[in-house]
Amino acid sequence: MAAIGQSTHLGEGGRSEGDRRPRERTDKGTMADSGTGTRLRARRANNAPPAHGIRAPRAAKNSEIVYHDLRSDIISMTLVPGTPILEREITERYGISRTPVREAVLRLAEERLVDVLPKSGTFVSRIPLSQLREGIVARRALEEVIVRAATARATPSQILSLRAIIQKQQELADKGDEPAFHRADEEFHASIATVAHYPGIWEVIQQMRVQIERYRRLTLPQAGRMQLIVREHAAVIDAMENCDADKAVACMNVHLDKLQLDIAVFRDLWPDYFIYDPAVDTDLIA
Amino acid sequence: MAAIGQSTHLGEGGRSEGDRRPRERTDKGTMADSGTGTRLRARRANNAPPAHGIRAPRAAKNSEIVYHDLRSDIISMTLVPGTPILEREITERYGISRTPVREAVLRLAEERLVDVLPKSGTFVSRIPLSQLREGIVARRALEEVIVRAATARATPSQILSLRAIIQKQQELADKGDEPAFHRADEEFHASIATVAHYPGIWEVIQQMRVQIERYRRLTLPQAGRMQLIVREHAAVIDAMENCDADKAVACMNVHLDKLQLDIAVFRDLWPDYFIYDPAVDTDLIA
DNA sequence: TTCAATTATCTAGTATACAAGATATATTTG
DNA sequence: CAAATATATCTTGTATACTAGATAATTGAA
Repeated sequence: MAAIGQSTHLGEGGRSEGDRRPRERTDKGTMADSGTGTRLRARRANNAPPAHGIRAPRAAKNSEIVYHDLRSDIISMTLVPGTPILEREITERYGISRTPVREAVLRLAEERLVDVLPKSGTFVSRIPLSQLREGIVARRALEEVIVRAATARATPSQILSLRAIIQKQQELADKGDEPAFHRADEEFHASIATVAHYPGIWEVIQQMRVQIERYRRLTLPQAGRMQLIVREHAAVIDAMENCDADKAVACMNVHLDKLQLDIAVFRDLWPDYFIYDPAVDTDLIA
Repeated sequence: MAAIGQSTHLGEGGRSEGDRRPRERTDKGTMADSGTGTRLRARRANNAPPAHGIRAPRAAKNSEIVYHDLRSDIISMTLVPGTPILEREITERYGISRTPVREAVLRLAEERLVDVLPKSGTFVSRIPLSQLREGIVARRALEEVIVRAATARATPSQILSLRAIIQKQQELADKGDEPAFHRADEEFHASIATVAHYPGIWEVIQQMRVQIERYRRLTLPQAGRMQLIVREHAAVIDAMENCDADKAVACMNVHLDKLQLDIAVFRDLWPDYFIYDPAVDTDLIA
């Protein structure tokens, strides 16, 4: 709360402008770990390697924490559409300044989880129906690619690992632990993507799944749904084990089609939670 | 350059904490433009409507400008991988403060176009080979969905509009105007997505295309390539006009397969421009 | 000369102050 | 009382100052 003590220790002395040679990255070889050069000392020891695809594993930044917390609350519909996001309140709750909070909010805006009205306010976004519809379709297409590749590549040990996840889901379903069940569900699909060597495609799916997940949270827990999912997962793996890609894809589609059920119903139940984008039904193309 | 004059006009007076009722959004109806209520005056007149799917059309923010400029330079390979992004320099170039610059850089980091090394520096990212590979595969799958839907929905006028784009491409190819040609290429694919009522899926494709485009910029302009593309586009539309979805998809795949040609060649030519993510070839799934 | 430790100087991350605009409340006017 | 205007107070957007950490340059010792 209290202002942190600050003291000026940096004068206004002008620095020479362009004196810093842009240091080229010195680890040339892109392949494997061709650690040839001991020419350089322990440079970039604890530093994050510039390897792509891995989110910086550095110490959690405050903005990261706020982002994940807010995101989780929005996706779980704890913060329903229309809820104002008050930067000041978050600032006080976490005891941090506006900068990291703002950073988190901007990331959420990028994901369309919040709407920022310029000098007015920030609100949890309504679920865009168009994005729901398109997300479901796109996911089907991408999961098909993933399942097909996974069927071709899966080793027996990987099949077993996948079965282990299904078994865990069975146990969680018996316990009735829905949150954990859905985390395992994500793990299942992500693992298939890993087997397929398409982790990036799964990332894309997850990104689209955000809005779908918000919608799913509106649906009541249906009796036997978790058991059904377990059986559907098992069917996918059975087909994969038999190297029957077509059947695996078909099973996966059966599995995914369960989502599409009754959007209209829920849209009418909570009209304020959804938004209809008329642009989608505009037929002009030029 | 010069500091902007500032004066304190806001005292430190304490405000009552929770006195602001979170004003619910007042435009209830989600469907069409059910403009029933004249109850409210000219509220939200020039303000950005909370309609989803449309980027805020408000006055260009500085961060937006910097973001687009940097993004354009990175995608066009004007800024090659490894180039340092100096916030201070950009700050001076645009005559703005660090905040909007930082905002832009963070958005680029989200897109994996730059790598931010925490207390060290920010650099244009190398092209992730895995993302290239996955992007091409994913795009094929999603374009298939789009083409199939577009074939089912396309009206004669839309077919004509698409042919108009192809014709424009022909003219640009004759003139040899590659940049404009590629813009028209984008327009062509985007238009098909619009016809298919899947604009969001095209957005996803574009997002993945970012890295692919950087790679494409490395390839030399091959003689006759533009003419070939024109013919391939025409083939897609011909099939669409005949309501032959399978053929349209096949034609589109032929078209897209041209990209995959010779990644290995260019990777060896400019090894420093690419990065190989070993995680993709890791087979553990749990 | 070579290698290690020190110092200097850069960077991103954060905190805070101010500016510009939008909504809500209070006030005035018919 | 109703409607239009004026004022107050909130909001996001921006500017600037400072902190902590990492790289690069310098210095010193073997």
